[in-house]
Amino acid sequence: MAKALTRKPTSFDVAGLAGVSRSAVSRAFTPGANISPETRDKVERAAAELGYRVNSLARGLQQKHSGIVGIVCSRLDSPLRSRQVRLLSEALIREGIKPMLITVETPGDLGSLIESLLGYSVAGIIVTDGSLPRALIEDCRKLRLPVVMVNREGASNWGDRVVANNQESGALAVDLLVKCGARRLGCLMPQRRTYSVSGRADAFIAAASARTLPFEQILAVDQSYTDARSAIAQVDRRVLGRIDGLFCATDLMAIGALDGLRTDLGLSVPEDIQVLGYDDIEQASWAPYDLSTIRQNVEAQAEAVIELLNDRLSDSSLPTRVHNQELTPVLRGTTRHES
Amino acid sequence: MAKALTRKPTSFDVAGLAGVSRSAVSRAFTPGANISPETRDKVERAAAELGYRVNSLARGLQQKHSGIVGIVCSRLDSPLRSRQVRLLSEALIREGIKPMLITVETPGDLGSLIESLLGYSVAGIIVTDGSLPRALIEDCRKLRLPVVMVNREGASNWGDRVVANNQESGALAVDLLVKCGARRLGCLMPQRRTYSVSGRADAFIAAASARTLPFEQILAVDQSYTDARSAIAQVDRRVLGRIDGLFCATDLMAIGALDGLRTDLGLSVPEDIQVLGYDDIEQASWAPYDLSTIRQNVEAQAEAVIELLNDRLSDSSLPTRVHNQELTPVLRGTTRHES
DNA sequence: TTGAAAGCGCTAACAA
DNA sequence: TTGTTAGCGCTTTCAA
Repeated sequence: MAKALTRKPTSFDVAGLAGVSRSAVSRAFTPGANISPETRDKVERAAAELGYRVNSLARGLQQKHSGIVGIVCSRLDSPLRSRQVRLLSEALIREGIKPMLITVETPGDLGSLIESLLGYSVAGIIVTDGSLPRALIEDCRKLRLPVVMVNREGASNWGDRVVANNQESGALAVDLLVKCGARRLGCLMPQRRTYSVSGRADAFIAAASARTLPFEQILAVDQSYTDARSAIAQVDRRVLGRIDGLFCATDLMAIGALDGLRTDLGLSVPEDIQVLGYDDIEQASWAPYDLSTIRQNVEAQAEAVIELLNDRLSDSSLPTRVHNQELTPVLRGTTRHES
Repeated sequence: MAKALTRKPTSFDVAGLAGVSRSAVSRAFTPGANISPETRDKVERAAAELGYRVNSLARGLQQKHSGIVGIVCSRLDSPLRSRQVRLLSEALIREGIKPMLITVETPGDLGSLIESLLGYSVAGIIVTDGSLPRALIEDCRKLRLPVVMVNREGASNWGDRVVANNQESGALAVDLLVKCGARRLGCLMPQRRTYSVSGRADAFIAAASARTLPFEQILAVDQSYTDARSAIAQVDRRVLGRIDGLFCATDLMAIGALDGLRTDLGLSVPEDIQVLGYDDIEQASWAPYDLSTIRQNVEAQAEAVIELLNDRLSDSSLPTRVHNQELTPVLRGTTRHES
């Protein structure tokens, strides 16, 4: 039967009811602490009766960190990012860590946000976005705060990272398109640069040049569906005519491009032009798109992030580590692969 | 020039450097506190020099709450939900509140997750999902913890809510389809029930019955694209033949249904059958879909949530309030509206 | 407006 | 294995 208590029960109350010290209560709620089964049992019974739960704020005040990890991201409503954050969040929660979500669109106010994260003694920060200013990352370094970055470069090469190799990605895209018979390549990429998205697009162009294949670059304002679609709709038809294989820096852009090509320009894919995306978001497999793409394994990515984070949490002196993601081609209907 | 300090600076350090008491430091960082501009200035200078920032854990230990609000949600990677969470998160951050993200798929472990939220003395909880067990909500009530629910019912009618009226939604859907010339209605809905999604589908059926219009119900396993698409692909053709206006309980399902109808069954929309969705997610306006739908204004929704939360934070004795969202029909190409 | 002093609820080092 | 003691960093009466 629950005791009627006005205020929230504390370890003191539990200790009293269980007839032990507050330390005993603390130990009962600390995994792997030195405590006898009997004592733990008494404490647990008393705690249950009072409806006691450890105050994480007070606990965090005592320990290295509060058990909170910050997730910094932008464009949470995009298919890829929302999936990444979902998986990261679930993985963290499974580890007993609570994710604090920091969504930012303009890097401007990011500084104060990171600051406030630090005020909560976060155990670390996960950055799933290319746009966190390097200076801030440098700050985290000074504070010895674990940072794991997804698909971005580190500041001064510091910071654990999970990345897809941009060079490889770009080269693979060229390979695939060429294998499917494309000879005159094009690359649709956002004007606003981002480590991974711009990086693989650049690498694509470099790889095309290296093979002395002709290529065209098409710039969209940014990486939304609309940005991509209108970039394609507005591009000079002669430029487009010179392309028979278009690599789009993200699936979302590829989907926008497909709608631009087919609906706005009346072209046929893959007959007139082949299209290759990157990421393999859910929408890539929707019937009207059936998009050929290069898969980014988001599940494995989340696992890798957690592993890097955990390792660093238990040994902060570890050297910086970089986990390379594997790339998987997924050829569907927007390319002409031999079947 | 920053002092070299091994440990993180505390209010004590700042007080020392500024030549004031720790209380003064505290006041300098408390909006609206009684402190002279000169003192505040001294403190701020000293704080800046030391790189001091308030420890939110210690502060939260003292005050009513920690400035954290929990966001409980499932299916974060779905278009609607990710947009909702993005807007909520941004709005909270703007208010100086930090969102703690709790993603759950199975209600099972939700209990302990809410528990752990409480351990952080959260200021409140925002629930954007129908599946939080009522019992847990009831717990929050006992703890006098502010809860704002989005599109779900309260436990024992308690708890602030932002909802779209299900009856209205269902009736509006019938109205729209009928106005567009449909006479034999169908409703695609998930088997797994959810307050808002099942609610408006039920209301649709009720409204159709009330008008003595013939209707068919098509059940999908759940509310994903794939669930919807395969439900449509597998439905008895005679059943489908009896439908000329199909209401899908969410846009995502409508999109799955469209792909099922067109690609898998070879039917024409809107010629053979008209389709109406609900939510107006971004994908609804993508070229191949051009989906007619009923818009849920997610921006307004987020604002309403924040307002309810803020109000309750400043006056916990407020009676339960329910904010009704407005519904906006968005007729596009999957219905035959007179133009 | 300011400072002194008393906690907030917990864990960790130590001694028993 | 257990209890005692001393903080963690802050806010908040209270008195000046």
